Amino acid sequence: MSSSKSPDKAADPSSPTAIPPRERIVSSAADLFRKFGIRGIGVDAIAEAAQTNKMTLYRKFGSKDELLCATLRQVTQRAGAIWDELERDFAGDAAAQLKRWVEFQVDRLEQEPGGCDLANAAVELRDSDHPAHAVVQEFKNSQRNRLAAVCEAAGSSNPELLADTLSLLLEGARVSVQTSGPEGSSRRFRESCEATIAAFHRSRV
Amino acid sequence: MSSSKSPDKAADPSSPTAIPPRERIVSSAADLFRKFGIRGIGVDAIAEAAQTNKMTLYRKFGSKDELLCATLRQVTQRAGAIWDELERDFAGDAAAQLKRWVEFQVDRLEQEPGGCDLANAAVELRDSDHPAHAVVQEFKNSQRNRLAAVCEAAGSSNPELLADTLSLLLEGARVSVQTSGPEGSSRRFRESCEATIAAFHRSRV
DNA sequence: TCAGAACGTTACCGACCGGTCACACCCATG
DNA sequence: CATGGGTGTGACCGGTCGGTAACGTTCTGA
Repeated sequence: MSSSKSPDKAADPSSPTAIPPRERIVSSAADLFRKFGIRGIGVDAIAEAAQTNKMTLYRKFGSKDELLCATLRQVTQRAGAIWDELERDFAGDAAAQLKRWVEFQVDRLEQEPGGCDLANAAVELRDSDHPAHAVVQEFKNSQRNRLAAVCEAAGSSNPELLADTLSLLLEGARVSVQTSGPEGSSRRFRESCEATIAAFHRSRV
Repeated sequence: MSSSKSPDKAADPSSPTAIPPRERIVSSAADLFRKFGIRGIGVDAIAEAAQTNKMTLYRKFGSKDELLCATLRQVTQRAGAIWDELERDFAGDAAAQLKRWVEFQVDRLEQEPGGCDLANAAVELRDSDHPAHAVVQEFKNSQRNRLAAVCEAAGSSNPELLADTLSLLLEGARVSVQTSGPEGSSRRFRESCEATIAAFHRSRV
């Protein structure tokens, strides 16, 4: 995540030139897609929110679909950073990593009531040929495998099944947030995760 | 394009008491919303698929939103019928009901790769003020409570937590179907459910 | 027989969409 | 100064959308 090129320009945070247009567009697009849905927001509004215009947007990204993929890829990078953080803060202690993973996701549930941008995009774009679907599928797969690795390192019986279960719980919680609000969902997710982890820790299921 | 004027009026080989337009519209709308998304299909196409026209559609339903709510309500009725079936086929045997519930949902995962229409609608309509949201929330709540009743009758330790966990697993599986395909998702859901039910049956979690 | 409801057909409206074009602008480098 | 790339501006295109108006048709039932 190297962002600063240290230009000798004015570092005024309010100045639109502080951040290059491309990043502003991706950032604004992610924001508006999240708020209104992919089909619910137009490229004009995205460009305006990024303090630029439609022409520049189309010069950076050939189409709205391409812009969408770029925003999703950015989301995957941000979300994927958790594993590095886990390894950094709890190196070697996989059980602690698993516990922290749950808490991290609980925080996300409470702070991001819009659910998972990737999953939401997949739901909204029913056409499975859409290029965004590949981004989503690859991400979900990698997240599950990373989780399975942690589960295995934590000495769980049947780490694959535990990872599957926790993945489903998370996926379910992130959509429940959108149907039933974040209040109960995060609590239920946490309690379900703790019970599940305990069960897989105790028995030979 | 339009070779109309053909008097195919009474040439319908189906029953004389044909399905009334309203039901046809709701049925077609549910189908097309499922296939293309709510924002991905127009009322014209819905009317045509229902073998009627837009004017009739708007006379039966005042707006697209109203039509959407009607289709969602129909989905809730259909999906809610499972509880009657469960009680009919396994009266008194709550453990068997729970097992059958899992298998029923597994079948749905495999046969309906589009996920849950209600949840999908909630995801697509980010505006939580939309009338459809109320329909979705009420349905999800009732489903969870019904499941909790079965869990309690099955003698589970902590039936509330078990119901929450199974609900999250189902919700997660029905979105995973859309991100990773139905092959692995249904199997993972079943195995996770079985392990979870077993854990709640065996211990005092 | 005739009224009236239900349904079909066509055309239309205003709004918005994704995407393109031509052109002016700013600013760094030579 | 010249030049050329990155950027801003506004007009424009073809298409689709949700929704409505006006009128014609078919069926029913008293």
